[in-house]
Amino acid sequence: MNGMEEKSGEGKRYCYDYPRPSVTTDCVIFGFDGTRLRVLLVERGIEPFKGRWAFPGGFLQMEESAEEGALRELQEETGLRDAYIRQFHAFSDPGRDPRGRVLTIAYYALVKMQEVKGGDDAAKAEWFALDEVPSLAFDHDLMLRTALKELRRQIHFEPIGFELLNDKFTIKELQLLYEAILDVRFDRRNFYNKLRHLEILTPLDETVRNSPKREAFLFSFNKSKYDELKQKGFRLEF
Amino acid sequence: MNGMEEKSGEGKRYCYDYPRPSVTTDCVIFGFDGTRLRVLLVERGIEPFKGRWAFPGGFLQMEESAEEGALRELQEETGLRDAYIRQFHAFSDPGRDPRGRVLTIAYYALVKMQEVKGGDDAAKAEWFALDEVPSLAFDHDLMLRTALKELRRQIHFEPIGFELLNDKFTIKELQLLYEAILDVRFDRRNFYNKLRHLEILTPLDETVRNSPKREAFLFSFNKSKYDELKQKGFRLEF
DNA sequence: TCAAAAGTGTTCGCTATACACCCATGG
DNA sequence: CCATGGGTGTATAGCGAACACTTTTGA
Repeated sequence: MNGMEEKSGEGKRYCYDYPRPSVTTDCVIFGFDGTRLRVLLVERGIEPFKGRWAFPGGFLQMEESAEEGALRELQEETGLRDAYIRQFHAFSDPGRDPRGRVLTIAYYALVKMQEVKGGDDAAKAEWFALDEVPSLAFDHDLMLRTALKELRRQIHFEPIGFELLNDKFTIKELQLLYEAILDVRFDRRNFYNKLRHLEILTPLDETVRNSPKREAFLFSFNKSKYDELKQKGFRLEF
Repeated sequence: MNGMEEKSGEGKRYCYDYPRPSVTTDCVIFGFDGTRLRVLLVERGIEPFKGRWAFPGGFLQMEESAEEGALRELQEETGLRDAYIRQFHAFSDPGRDPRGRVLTIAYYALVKMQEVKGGDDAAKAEWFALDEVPSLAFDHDLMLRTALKELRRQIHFEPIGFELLNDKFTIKELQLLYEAILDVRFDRRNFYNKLRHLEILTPLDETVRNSPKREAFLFSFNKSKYDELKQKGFRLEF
């Protein structure tokens, strides 16, 4: 190896023996509106792709890891400090950015939409339902497809869906969430029975009336119970 | 964004407005020796970590994608041109390389050990069984754990195990492979019945004698049949 | 009193598991 | 003829899919 970082004189420039790509972290932020899965997009204010929508992102700082960079981006955009994030792919095609060689380490985040405040960034940000996402800047269309594929994969192994719901939720809401993520339909009664008899949901003595009809019990996710079951080889399947 | 690549005078140096990390691709190459899963390691000839073992890897060229870089590394090391590879993680901790900021996009490869020839590289390379891998250079211990986790995850979704076997194999060999990867034991007869009645294996009119006792039928993986079943929602589970 | 949504229980069929049994071969 | 490994069939338990039924509430 070679090419230690080195400042050379003229105007704060960083010089190396071999060319290096720029590195950014982008963040596909997923939320759930009660019925549909949504992603947070920002409208680009500058060229290239000015006026087009893209996932929030920015350059990796030299003293931070990619994960720290993604968390920083997430916080700037949503105000959230401790959401679930997961690295899912590094995009490295030489032609993916018209300005030159830019490599992007992409994360997806799962957030509770209700907790998201407008970010620090002045940039216009908006939640888009999955089937309403316009054609995106750079290779972000591919990025979205890849993120979604990885989210669906991951949700077979870990109960990360709860990251998208409030702490208290009804089983119906949980069903709608899983249906939205996996794009399937479940039998309402089978889903209810299955989840109710699993021991990973703590029944609360509270109810809500989401519909104008009968009120529904609230539950919370029992993470410690889940971890305990997981230790014994249990796996939550859908 | 900013910092287009730019050559400035003095001795072929590449200068940018902001610092950039070096980027490498490393390749965790898995093989199967008939009983155990193995990884191909190379002994480092230079500092840092001189004399320690590490996964093969090298700098990303400016005109290639990370995947192309990983395939190039794989070919230099094994002579193989078209093995299965999959990107599984980008390692980006600022302190992971003592020489400076180095970011690594890591792939794992599944190869048929029999087809591997000594690589172009003069570097000493050797296959290590998983439980005999020594303490590795850089953060490659973590890299191995992560690769193995991703391999186990992926094998639940795709029948990639066949990449590690010869084109013709016995069901016993397939069982040993899955037992080695997932670190579980299956009932010999149930495994045989399950795979035999699935339609993804083509029975050949050939036998081999792996043990000194009875000879066993050979099978080949029927990928097109698998793809067809997959289309209908079928999933190979273990 | 009817429609809609929440909650409960039952039936049926498939499949994973356990395991008995037979076949082929070398010593 | 016995030990070892390959190949085949069967019984059982458990679970998921389908679905009947009850309860609660607003209109």
